[in-house]
Amino acid sequence: MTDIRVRIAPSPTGPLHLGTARTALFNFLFARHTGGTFIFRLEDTDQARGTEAFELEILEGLHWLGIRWDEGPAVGGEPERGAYGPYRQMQRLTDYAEAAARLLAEDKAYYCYCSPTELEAVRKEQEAAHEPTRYNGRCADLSATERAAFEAEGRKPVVRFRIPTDRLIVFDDVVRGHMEINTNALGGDLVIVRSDGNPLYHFTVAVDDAAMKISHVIRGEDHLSNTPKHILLFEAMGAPIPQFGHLPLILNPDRSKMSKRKTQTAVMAYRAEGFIPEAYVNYLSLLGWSTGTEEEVLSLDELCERFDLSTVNRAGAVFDRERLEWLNGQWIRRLAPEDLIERLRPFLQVEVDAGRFDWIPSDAEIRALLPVVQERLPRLNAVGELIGFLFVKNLDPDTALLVPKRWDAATALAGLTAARVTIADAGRVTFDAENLEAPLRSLIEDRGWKVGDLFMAIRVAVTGRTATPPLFDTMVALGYERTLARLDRAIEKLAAQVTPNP
RNA sequence: GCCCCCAUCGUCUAGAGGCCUAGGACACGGCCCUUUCAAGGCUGAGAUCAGCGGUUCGAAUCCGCUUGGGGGUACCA
Repeated sequence: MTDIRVRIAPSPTGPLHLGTARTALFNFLFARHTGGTFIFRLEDTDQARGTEAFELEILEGLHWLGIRWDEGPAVGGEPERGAYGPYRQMQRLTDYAEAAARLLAEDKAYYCYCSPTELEAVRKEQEAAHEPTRYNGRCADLSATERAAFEAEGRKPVVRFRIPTDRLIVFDDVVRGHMEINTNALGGDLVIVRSDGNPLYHFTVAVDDAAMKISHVIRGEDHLSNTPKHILLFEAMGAPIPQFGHLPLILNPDRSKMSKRKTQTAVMAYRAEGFIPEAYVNYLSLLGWSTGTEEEVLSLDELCERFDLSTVNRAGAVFDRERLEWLNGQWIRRLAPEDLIERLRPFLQVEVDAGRFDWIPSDAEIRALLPVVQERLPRLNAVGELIGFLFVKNLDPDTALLVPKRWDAATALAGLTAARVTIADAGRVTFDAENLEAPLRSLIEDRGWKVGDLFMAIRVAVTGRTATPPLFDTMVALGYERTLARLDRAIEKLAAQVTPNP
């Protein structure tokens, strides 16, 4: 039995993409489930600027999700590990050159001098004739003199790999089942090395996957049609052909292929919004796969345990942010209190930095609030919105909101004035929720008010908002002095409105 | 143009010939709980299983066609 070896091979040319993360996850789950090896390979041949920053982001993003590799390059201070390195394409250039030279020597590939314009013309003709477009093989059997003539013209050749004519390539895709593709649909002999000497993608993957003894190539469906090319390449190199598993694509809400324009695709943007990795990984795993049971809230460990590549769906899946948010809430509620506090800290700092908090809450302050906060948090970054009113020095409640809908300003003023006395009185000894609620309720009963009305007036006076965590916990968190001060401020504002200055 | 893939509630999905007058979850409506907001519980609406033809005693499940969607087809990855 061959060892199971899978890989994720991102190109560090942009922020970590949601689709890359999903592919990485499925590979990782498959490796963990089967006891195989998960390999991280950097396809860094693109010399774009900022590459190093993106490498770090990819590493950080995958680690954030809990995805660790068994073999991979040195990146972000991590040393290279694994016996099949190097794991960066930039360091494998000689491998590609050697592989190309070997194919050339065995006449499995040849130099082609056709110019882009000539190629384009052929393509156009074929399209017009309703024929499959494919390289016409003009340079497939050049004589030495013909080659010399092209060279003399100054033409720089590409290397083309011979694709057989009219042969059926057959493979059993782990998720899609039996596949048969005729080589005539492959576009003719494949360019594997550019005229500038740089190897092309289809070639490098095959070389690398062979060298790294990848047993299962698990990737997006967009590579399905190109798989025969890879199989042919493996064959030509005398390498065993791995198993393939093509994952369904992730779609925009309008069912087109997911794009940055229509869906937020940067994994780190989700982290910045306060999605937690437990939820994110859980959600990603359910895009195109399910356990087959009704369980949906699953930890990474549980996912590793249950994952089965052969039950992955074949149809594309629309990315549904609402469902992600729901899962996020589920996972936030499952967090241990101290853990939640820890994770909330950076988001509290964001509020301070943005000037929305006047000071950073202490752990003790947050801990006291946690029971009422935890079940109200859809995302970590909602914390400011939820309890921000506690961490501002001056609150200026909207007078209109201070007056509950069934009341007028005078009643609200009377209500708050009476409540102020009751609260001051009740809180003198111990300022806790128990002590506050009973006297306020009997006050309400005496005056014949509605519970909701007075409580709402107090709520707005003390928090400035109509939707808050439970009132009494909120007041306790605010503290005796500050609660009274805010009530006084509200009373003052209402009084000014009820008896305007002459 | 050519090739390939896919098709169950708005969305993610269960379903591998009778258990399906199609189950769950998100979102949505109602009720309960309740000081607001959540969370939670209950409940409702929502799918002629894309359409049409077969095969079969019997089809969401098998086959064919059509339609629709997606992907590929580069000296991109």
